[in-house]
Amino acid sequence: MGVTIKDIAKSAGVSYSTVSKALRDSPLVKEPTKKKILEIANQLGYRPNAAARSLVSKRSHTIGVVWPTIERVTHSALITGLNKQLEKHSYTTLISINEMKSAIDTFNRYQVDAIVAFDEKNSTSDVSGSTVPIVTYGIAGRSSFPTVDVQRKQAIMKAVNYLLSMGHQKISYIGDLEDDHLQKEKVNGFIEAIQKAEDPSACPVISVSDLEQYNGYMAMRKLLEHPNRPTAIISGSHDLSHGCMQAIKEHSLTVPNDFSLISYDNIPATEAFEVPLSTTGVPLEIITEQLAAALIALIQEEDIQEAIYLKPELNITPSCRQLNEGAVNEED
Amino acid sequence: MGVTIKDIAKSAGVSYSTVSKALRDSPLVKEPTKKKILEIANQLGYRPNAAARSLVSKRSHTIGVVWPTIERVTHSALITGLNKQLEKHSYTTLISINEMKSAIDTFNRYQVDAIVAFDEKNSTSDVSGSTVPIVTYGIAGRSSFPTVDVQRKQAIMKAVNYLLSMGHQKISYIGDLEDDHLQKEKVNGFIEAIQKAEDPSACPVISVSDLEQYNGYMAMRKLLEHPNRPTAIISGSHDLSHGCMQAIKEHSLTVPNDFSLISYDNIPATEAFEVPLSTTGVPLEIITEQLAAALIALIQEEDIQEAIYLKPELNITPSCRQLNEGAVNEED
DNA sequence: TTGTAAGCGTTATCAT
DNA sequence: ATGATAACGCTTACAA
Repeated sequence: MGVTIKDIAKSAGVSYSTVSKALRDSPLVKEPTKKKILEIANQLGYRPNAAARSLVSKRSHTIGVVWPTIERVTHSALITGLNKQLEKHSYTTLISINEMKSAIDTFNRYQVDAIVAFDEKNSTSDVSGSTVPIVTYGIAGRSSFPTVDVQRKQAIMKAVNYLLSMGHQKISYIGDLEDDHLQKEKVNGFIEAIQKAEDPSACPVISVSDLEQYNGYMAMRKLLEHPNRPTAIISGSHDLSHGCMQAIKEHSLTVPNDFSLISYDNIPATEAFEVPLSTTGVPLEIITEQLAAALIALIQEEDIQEAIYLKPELNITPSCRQLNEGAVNEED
Repeated sequence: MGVTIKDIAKSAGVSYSTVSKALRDSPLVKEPTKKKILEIANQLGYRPNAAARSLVSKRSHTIGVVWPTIERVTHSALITGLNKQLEKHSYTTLISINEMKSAIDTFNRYQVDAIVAFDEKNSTSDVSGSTVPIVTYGIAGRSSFPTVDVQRKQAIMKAVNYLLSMGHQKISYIGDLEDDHLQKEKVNGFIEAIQKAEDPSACPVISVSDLEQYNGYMAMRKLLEHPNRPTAIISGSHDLSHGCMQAIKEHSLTVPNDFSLISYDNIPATEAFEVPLSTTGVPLEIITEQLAAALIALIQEEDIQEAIYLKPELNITPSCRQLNEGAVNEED
């Protein structure tokens, strides 16, 4: 088996408690001794035993992430970002793709310091008796755990209001998805805000069967054939937007001349498009930062709020433009 | 903190070693005692402390998976499948999305029993001194660890040979991807096997920028515009195939009447298409089964082979048809 | 059938 | 500045 501090102690001719201190860089050990011990440890390929360490210190310095089974770019980006954030705070991230209940059970046995659960389809509802603190990422009020809520509804409303203020009256939302309360929240935001348009009925919500690029492509094609084309589009996810832009390009139309486009999902990848994409939503980095902060607060047994609402930001790029009244029809 | 076996012992009026035995379902404990202890444990919400357990038993009953950063349906399916397999053997799966080196380090500290690493871009090359045994999933001979190799090259060759035997002479391969040795392996298989065609130059390899559905869609559209359309397509991934079929359908053409189609990636999802997809490759379940078997063999310190080659299977469905010579041009 | 005790690798509290 | 030792929660001989 592995090298232990006792092996190092023997090799260095000191007691193993000295080794322990040296490895933790304690000021109670003289510099030369410390250096020598570190050298030997390195040379022997010592790796601290996490089990022993967390057994005595009651801390594993590890966060467990319960990953939803559904794969999406945003999820990946989110976990990657969270991973980085936690690394900054010198926490290790471990992921489980098991069903919520058993994943949480595993993390409890492993004594991770805290757990993040993506709230998907009410999956958090039947979780009971976790000794380890849990934070959910979803919609506040749906679970009994503190929740980081990115206010999807307001994010979309902001986008609608902005487009209205720019003179757009025919706005369409792409991204309704059955049985997905996260997506419904966005749709609700659209419907609520669009009531201020002159003719809300001219502002259709397009359903999709998934949130991938291809679905956005198909949805946009549908809109392109629409007798009364919108002048602006709001799309429910990064990938959908990607597909939209492809469809638009294919018809030799352009953003923003023919369509203004705002995408939900405020992730860095949107900057990479030909026309940088306007986005709405909480910037990815803020989400991961806040999630990390919430986790660390929980670990330090600080009382944290039941709901941590993050403020969506509208990030306008040249993918949107002012609409001069009447100009649209002339262009067509 | 959590409930320990001592708490249970106290509550049950027995010694804690009896509790330990009872919880492990040892025959050394009388039935009624056992039952009582189990009840109390349950009621108290006892969860074994994995740290303590693995500290003494030298076994964590956990497998670490180093997940590549790139997201693909097949990867998800693979990990999900592996997770299930390992569950069957009562192993827990933990995933890390950290860079290979540090992920392996983490898993070493956690004393997982074994590690699976997806060989991506030579990432396994600079891994040194893992006490924990490692299995890679990739191409044999590229890493210093035992490797499960699904023989991507032969898989594609099989598909080519089959299509040739069915009378197809104009076959196209969709899925070349820059800087991806796993994909290159497939392309090489295609090129090697297609030499047996009457005119290999009529059998183009289509490059894609990613392996997603949308890329398959675009690639297929390119082929549809081709002056000398192929009669059969081999596609490098499940998602690509999905996109192909959409493009074909959109042109009011059908599989297999206008195109025979074989997809790489032998995963169950392919059965869900309108026309069930012919596939080539090692069935997902066999891959995960063999990966699990290799891991468990390694854990039991059995010597395992450096390379475990899995045999690709051709799974023919109505998405392929016999081509009667000359018939194609008449149909056009 | 049950209880006692040693020990896993580490940290932390004392002594020295 | 360094060393001895108890403790963390659990498994496992061994003793009773």
